[in-house]
Amino acid sequence: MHQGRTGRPRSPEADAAILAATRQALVEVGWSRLTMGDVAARAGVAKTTLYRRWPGRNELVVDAVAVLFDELELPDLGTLSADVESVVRQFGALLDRPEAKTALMAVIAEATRDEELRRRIRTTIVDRQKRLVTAGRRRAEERGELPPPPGPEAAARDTDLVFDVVAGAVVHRTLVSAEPVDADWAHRLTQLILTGLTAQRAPGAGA
Amino acid sequence: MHQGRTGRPRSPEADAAILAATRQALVEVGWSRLTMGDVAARAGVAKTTLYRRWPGRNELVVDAVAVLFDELELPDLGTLSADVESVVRQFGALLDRPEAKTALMAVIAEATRDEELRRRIRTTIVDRQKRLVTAGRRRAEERGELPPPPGPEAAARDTDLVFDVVAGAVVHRTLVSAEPVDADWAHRLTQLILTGLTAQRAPGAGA
DNA sequence: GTCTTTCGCTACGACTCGTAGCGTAACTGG
DNA sequence: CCAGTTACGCTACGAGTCGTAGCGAAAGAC
Repeated sequence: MHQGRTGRPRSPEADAAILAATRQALVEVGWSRLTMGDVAARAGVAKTTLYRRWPGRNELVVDAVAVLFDELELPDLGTLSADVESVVRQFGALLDRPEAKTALMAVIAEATRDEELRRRIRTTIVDRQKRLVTAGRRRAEERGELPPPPGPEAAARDTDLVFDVVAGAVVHRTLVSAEPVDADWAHRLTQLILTGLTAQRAPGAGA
Repeated sequence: MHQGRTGRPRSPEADAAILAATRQALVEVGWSRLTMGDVAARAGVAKTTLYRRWPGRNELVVDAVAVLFDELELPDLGTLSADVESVVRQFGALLDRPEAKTALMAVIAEATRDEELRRRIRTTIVDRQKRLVTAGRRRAEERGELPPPPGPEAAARDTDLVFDVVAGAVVHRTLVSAEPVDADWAHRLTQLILTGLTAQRAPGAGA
């Protein structure tokens, strides 16, 4: 269907060039002024080639941005606190890139009225990155920092909750508050998530 | 400047009609297909009237959505936990409305490339709602649930952090994970924020 | 009444959209 | 080597939206 085994094959270089051109265009002109014709010209391909591969710019932008998120990693730093802080900083640095912040919010906005686009975002971005939370939790349990989850479904709900809190806070900080995710903020967010608001001012947690 | 004291005054009813028409259009056609001509037709005014009052649809949509956020309240429910949970649920219900979720994300996306629009969002929406966090914190301190902040600047940073976490988590849950902010989730988020991840599984917090 | 500003309306060039049609290029199977 | 099939670049098209300009009429201020 998408790739019958006869005829001229689609150029993989064109794919890469189009996605790169999309990211470049997002940086320079932003979302609302990004046009398919502009992307095609930057990529050195015909406009019709874009429409043969993507239904519209929403889907194109999702694919163009998705690869950025695969750069996130979870190195084992020895403690849950350090692991969380590392991911927070990485995610903050990622969202600091203009092509990521602009595109991500715009696409999410469109997805509120487009079920299929929402699924595309979930499968290509969100679900792929939940691996960070599950891996961090597993390590923390092995170290004895966290009790084992009472059941599989409760564990899944916890994963979703933590993911929403971490990703949501970083996104909100970066895009709405428009302030940087620096080392200090990452540290304070981590402490809040681990020990909570009531214990956050405990002495000995010196800044 | 904005209102010289001579000449025909601007019609306040037109203002209200335009903002209402904008919200209605957001619900029916969404952000990307919202046009100024469409809004003007719905409001029963001329297209030129819109351009006399707003520079473009970004600014128009910000103003149209801002009033929705003023509905948020912080009733004194006796405990910090109950207060937080109440705000989480209210904010979740607000973001469940299609005109709010679509418009908010789209405008934030545009704001990543528009400094003035970013300021408009901050002054008309974000800063206005930080009152909820500061009021909740003050009450909690009066009850003895939280220690007083070590200093004014630390208090401001804490307010910003909590606001980013709460608002970000609700937004992410609603728009990215696309799952409802129900009573159970609101309760679990509140517990996470207050007591932290390490204490969240403590016995006796029975669901 | 006179002055000033807003209003509704129409019209305009410029731009983008998504599609269709054409000839050519690339690769497959007989 | 030669059809068959698909992708490609290019051009052109009607449709829709943009933001602005110009006009006469309406609504208050003085």
